[in-house]
Amino acid sequence: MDALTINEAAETTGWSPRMLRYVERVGLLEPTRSAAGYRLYGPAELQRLRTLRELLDEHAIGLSDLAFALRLRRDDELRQATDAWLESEAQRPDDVASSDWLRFEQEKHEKLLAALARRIETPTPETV
Amino acid sequence: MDALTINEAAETTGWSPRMLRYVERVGLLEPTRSAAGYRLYGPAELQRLRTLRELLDEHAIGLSDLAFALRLRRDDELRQATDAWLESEAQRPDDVASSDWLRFEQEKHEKLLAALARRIETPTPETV
DNA sequence: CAAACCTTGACACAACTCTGTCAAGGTCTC
DNA sequence: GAGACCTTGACAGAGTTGTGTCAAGGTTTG
Repeated sequence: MDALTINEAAETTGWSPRMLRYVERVGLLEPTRSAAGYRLYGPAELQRLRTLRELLDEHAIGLSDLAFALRLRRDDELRQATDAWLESEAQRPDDVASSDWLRFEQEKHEKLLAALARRIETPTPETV
Repeated sequence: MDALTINEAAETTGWSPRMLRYVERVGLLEPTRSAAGYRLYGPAELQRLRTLRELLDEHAIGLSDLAFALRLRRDDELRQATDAWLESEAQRPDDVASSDWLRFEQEKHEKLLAALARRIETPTPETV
């Protein structure tokens, strides 16, 4: 059977074992378990993990954001409530361009990019 | 004209002035401004602010969660990417009931409820 | 023009997110 | 049965969110 254990999965996806457990904890990806309780990552899981990293990096979002998106699609009432609230906004979109929250978002991106840069500078020890 | 300044708005909505500025900063509600730059909250804004508090309290979510939901509906590419990722999950829903992320969510709720309780115990100074 | 507002910016602090690391104890394989 | 894995749980530390508070300086209005 072609399923990897946590360290192997970490190896091929770029996540650390620690983070794989964390990703599971926040409910984003739950690997199957062996009889003895070992986590087993199949090809589909591995692919999803790689995609996950891209998704987070490219849009500068966090696991908790995605966890919330997941919650939105599982909890109907929550989704309706948030949708209703967001829809009630009557902001002229012209305003948005020059407004404050844009600066806020920009700063956030800059910080995340900086963090990313740091991650790249420090060249992962790899399998030395 | 029936628009309140920030302190008045704070008074009738239960938010602090500080938080009204913060809510604005994260992009959730942007009041109009007077010629001199004073924030002006109209009836619609006031109502949205009250609804906002309910929404957050009842579902134990944060402003940042809502900010993300807003981002999802403004950024098409982001929404498609997250939707795609979330849809690719093939988890039997039966598993969910006993799984780990549920405990995680529960703890989060408990903590938020505890915080809420504290907020109630400490009876708002009000206009003493 | 003084009192009572408002604005932005900064410091501060608790709680949460994201990561790493280490400990105590099962599992697997030779 | 020893070495290399795995599991959960805990401590730890940097960065973000959510709040309060205070300072320096405009605005409004009696």
